[in-house]
Amino acid sequence: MFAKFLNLDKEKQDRIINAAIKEFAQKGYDKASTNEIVKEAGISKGLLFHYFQNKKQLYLFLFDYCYELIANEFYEKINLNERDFFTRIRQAVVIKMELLAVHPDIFRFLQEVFLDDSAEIKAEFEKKKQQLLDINFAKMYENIDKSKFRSDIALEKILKIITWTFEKLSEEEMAKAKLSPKHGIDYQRVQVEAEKYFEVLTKVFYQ
Amino acid sequence: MFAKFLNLDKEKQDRIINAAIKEFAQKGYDKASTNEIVKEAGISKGLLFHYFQNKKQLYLFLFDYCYELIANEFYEKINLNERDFFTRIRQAVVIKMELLAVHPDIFRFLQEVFLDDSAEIKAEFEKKKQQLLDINFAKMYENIDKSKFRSDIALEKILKIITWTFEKLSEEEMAKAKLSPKHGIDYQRVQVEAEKYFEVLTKVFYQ
Amino acid sequence: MFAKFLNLDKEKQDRIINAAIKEFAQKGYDKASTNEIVKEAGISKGLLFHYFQNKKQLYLFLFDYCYELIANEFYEKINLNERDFFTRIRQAVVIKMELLAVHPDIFRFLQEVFLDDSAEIKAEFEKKKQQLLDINFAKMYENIDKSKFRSDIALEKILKIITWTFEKLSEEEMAKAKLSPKHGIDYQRVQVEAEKYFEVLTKVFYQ
Amino acid sequence: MFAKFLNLDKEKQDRIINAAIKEFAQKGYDKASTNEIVKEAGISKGLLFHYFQNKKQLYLFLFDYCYELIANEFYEKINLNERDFFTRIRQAVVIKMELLAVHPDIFRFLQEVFLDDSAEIKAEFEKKKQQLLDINFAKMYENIDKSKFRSDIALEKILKIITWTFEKLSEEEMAKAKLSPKHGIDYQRVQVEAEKYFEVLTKVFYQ
DNA sequence: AATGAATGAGTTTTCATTCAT
DNA sequence: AATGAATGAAAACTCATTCAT
Repeated sequence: MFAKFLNLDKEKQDRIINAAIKEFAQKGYDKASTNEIVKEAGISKGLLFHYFQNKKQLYLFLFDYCYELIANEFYEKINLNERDFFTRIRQAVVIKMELLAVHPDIFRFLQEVFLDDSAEIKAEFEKKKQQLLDINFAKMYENIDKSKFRSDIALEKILKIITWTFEKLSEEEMAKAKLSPKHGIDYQRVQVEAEKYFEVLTKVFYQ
Repeated sequence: MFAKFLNLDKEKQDRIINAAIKEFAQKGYDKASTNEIVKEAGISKGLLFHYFQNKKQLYLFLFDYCYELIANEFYEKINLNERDFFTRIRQAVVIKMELLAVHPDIFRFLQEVFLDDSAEIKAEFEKKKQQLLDINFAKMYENIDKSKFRSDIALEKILKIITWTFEKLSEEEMAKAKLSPKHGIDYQRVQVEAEKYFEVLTKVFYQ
Repeated sequence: MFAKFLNLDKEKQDRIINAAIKEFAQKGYDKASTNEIVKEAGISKGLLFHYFQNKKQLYLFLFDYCYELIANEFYEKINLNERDFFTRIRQAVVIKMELLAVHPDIFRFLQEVFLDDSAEIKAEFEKKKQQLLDINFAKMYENIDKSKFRSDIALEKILKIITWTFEKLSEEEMAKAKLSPKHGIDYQRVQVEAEKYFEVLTKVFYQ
Repeated sequence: MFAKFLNLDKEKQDRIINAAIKEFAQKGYDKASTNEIVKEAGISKGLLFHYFQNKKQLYLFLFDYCYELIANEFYEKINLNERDFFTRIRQAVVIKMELLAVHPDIFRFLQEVFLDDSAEIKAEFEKKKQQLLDINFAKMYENIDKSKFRSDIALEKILKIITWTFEKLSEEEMAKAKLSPKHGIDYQRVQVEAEKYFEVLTKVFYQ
């Protein structure tokens, strides 16, 4: 599909990828301009469409590329041998913040993808997004020590509540950061806040 | 501000409002076309801009209109005298689903508003959105019977976890519904699922 | 033609005239907006077109109105019994500046008229403008004391050179004032400069 | 800046330039329609904006282009070694008329530029215009034989009066020509008329 | 006389995409 | 592979003018 593109020398590939990610992350799918992308990447108009047939394909490629990259780094760093669920999810929170710090554009892009509801893209993406969420969920739950949880509650519900809590917590923080975009996220405060929720959830769901 | 518009006969107002909501709900702010709106509403291009100076004002008007409408119906139906938090939040879930069934377009529009990240709108809306969320939150917590909760956990954390759980639950259901839009939401199943979470949360957070 | 309008009570007439003059003076014929005029005048859209069939007619009316007003004041103040040409033209310069100070909007409007070359207006106005220039010229020359001029040069050429000199002088000053619009015209400096040209021209054209 | 455009083949460049000059000359900046320009030039709407980012840039380009063209031809033809001021200015008058005859559209366009007062353009152009006037003035006066003039009058005033006289003379002729545009300018009559003013001015300002 | 809702052709500008070179 | 000129539909918005009330 994108074989032609992947045969390019790495430096040019990167120039194009970075330009495109930056544009999409900043403006969302609809408003992103292929004009700006080629200008920033320093290539010609025709070339972009030579490699990626159209805007949508480019976006799809970028999504896969970014997802792959982030997921790889994520699973490289996380210790799936750690069987205590809370310890594992605490790791996940920390790693996500590290990745956000190292790849801010890519992270913003993925975030946009998950928010963007542009009619053009919806059809192709909804399924893809949901699958990814499911896979991640499954991986995060994989091989955890179930014996630590209360046995009088369906484990699956407990895990969902815990996961949702931390997802909502970071969503809220990101929303706050958007409102005062100059300050960005206060990682330390988030960490402290997260710890408090860990305590609560451990208390009520561990036996 | 929109006095001129509100003096129109109701039927025409509705035609315009419905056409606009439909377009914005389907395509989001940026891609929504004022051309399509006037075509659907059966009015001239000039007229739309006679009433609403520009696209942004129209969007703002629609948001206020929809929010007002939904909020009114919501607070009309919900019994804020009910002091048991779970009973109250269970009511909320049910009412939201009823409203979604009765005003699907308006609901989708409001949802779009909360997702839409168009650069054009961001500035004006982020604050507005956050305030509304805060207000709603506050109202849902207002005057509840705090004595029922465990006293060894900060109440504020308990309430957040409960609220987040039901928010995520409905988000997930809506996402699923989007994937197979023909079937829509299976209200009964959601209701049953919600009940199970009520049980879990009552068990762990009530004393 | 404009009988209907002239039957209005004076106060309303003035509101409309002033609003229109202001708008045309500021933006020129093409860009001037009838919308702005009615808003500023506090009348309805329809009414403006009831009195003046269309924009062009309104402009024409205003031109006649302003020209009449300025010309009347001008010829009231100038002393046509003064037979010395230089004294008379010096008076004209002073009076013009006084009028500019008293009726800045009207003056700017007339100036615009003489500059404006909007295709819409051209046909109707060119003749009108030229006639006015001719009439004014004739009046300024009327009954002057010809005996003071050198008899070896055609008087008509002398008068033209003198008139042109002062016209160009004020054009230059106005152009300068436009470049630094905050300071406006420095009347005193212009007056001094004009005096110097009087001296030169007297020296070479009086015998 | 306009490199892309200047790389086009000359024939297409000319088609676009001529179409644009014609439109701007006829209607002035505000009313000129880019739609008409592309139609007349036989190119697509997008292309015009590919070469010139917007209407204002196009206008600016045309002004520079036209000014350059006319100025070059003018200074090619005028003999700046001629030190007699009157002979030199007589040359100028003749050359201007020749240019007007050869490039009527370009001349009309430049004239429009100097009259146009569109708010959009004012800021950028006023300075530009004034500078050009200053430069031209300076060149016309450069290296003239000052010894021929009367020494009892400030030379600068003499030169201004002479220049203004011929400027006004041609302005008047052009205004007359506009009123009966079919006949155009009667160059011979203007020439004869100009000669008479030369005589007068020589008589009074040469010693 | 007076209103102001309504019109719709018009404006400039953008954009993804194509194609000859 | 690479260029970039070229397209033309579509966008938001304006405006003088009309007309039913």
